[in-house]
Amino acid sequence: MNTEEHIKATAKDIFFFKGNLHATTQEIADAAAVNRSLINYYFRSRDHLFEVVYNEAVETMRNQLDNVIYSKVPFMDKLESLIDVYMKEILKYPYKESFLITEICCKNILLKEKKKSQSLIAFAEEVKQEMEKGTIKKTDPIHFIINLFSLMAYPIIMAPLYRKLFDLNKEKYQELLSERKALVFKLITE
Amino acid sequence: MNTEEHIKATAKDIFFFKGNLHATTQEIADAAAVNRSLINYYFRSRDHLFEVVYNEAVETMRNQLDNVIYSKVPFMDKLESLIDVYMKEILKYPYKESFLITEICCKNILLKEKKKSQSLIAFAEEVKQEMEKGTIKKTDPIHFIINLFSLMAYPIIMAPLYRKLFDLNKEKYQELLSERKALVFKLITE
DNA sequence: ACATTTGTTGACAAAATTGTTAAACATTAA
DNA sequence: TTAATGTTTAACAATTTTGTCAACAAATGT
Repeated sequence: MNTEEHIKATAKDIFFFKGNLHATTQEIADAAAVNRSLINYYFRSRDHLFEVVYNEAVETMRNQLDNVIYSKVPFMDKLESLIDVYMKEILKYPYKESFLITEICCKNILLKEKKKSQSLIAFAEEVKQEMEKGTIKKTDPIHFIINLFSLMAYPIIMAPLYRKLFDLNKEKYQELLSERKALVFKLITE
Repeated sequence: MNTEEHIKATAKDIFFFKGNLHATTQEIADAAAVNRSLINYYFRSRDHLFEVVYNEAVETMRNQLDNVIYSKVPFMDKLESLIDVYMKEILKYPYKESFLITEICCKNILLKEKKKSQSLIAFAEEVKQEMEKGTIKKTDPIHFIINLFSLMAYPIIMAPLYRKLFDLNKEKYQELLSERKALVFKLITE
């Protein structure tokens, strides 16, 4: 087993799943069951580890979206697939987007200067064409996409808050979330 | 001017507006232009300051929602008012919910054990009645509310990310957001 | 005016966190 | 086997961050 990858995977688990967005190197090392010095050996510094994890997260996200968006299937199938892939990922790593946001903001420098997503813009164009065809209701395609991602991500990201607000246990809330793939699809298309 | 309140207000600005969710006491003191010891004088410890800020944020949120939800106005007016109040607040403090979520998770202990929101549950009941009246489309009232908050909050919380993805400058994105009050109302009611 | 309480400050100590280094250990290739 | 290279470890040093304290200043009450 590759130590470098193992440390990275553990860091992702702590950041993206457990939600400890500012874990110390010791916490990461302990969780990975390795000596803390290995983090410096493989990643030079704590900051650099964060940067690597950040960049890989963005890359993974983009790849997943690209795969769906550039697939040659009818629009409605693509939409369904997008919802499936994206919600699966955000369920696996509910804190990923929060991590990205806080990293973007605090360490305002991000090296691999992430430019606009070609695929998302292509998708917006495809949405626009569907609207003109009349398959889905006419609005601003960018709003359509923002609505879509809002409905998918927010309930998962904010799960701990809404579970408290509505006094729902983990199972009940999980059940609620599982209903949402179909619900989001329906709401967004009609 | 009250030093204690001033420190709290500055901390909120750093956490909720600037997005520095793990600011040090020195950073907070500098931003407030006070001696760092004053933070210990008024709040005992860094942890306790975080706790106070957390509890006040939850309290404020609940009060604002209560005010709207328990107001005696027709449902549609109430909904419009809710959108207005909530989006104004989240625009003022875009990182507030992220702060709450990370605090809920990391320091798994939260003292003022926040119980279920009576007002939100009352609102769900009201939504249900409107659905039976036929004013709005029938779904699970809880999903209705989750959808509503998703559409309001997520685009603001994730603004830095989506600005990059769609290559929009601050002004363009601000314009997009300003369109959303009406858009959310429309999408949710029809 | 004086005493008492309240607020503020800088200096210090303690704790936590990070980064470095040299030595030990393992693996591979000559 | 030996040399060379790559990996792991513990100990150490440096830095950052927090909390405490005694002294000082300002405000308040008697």
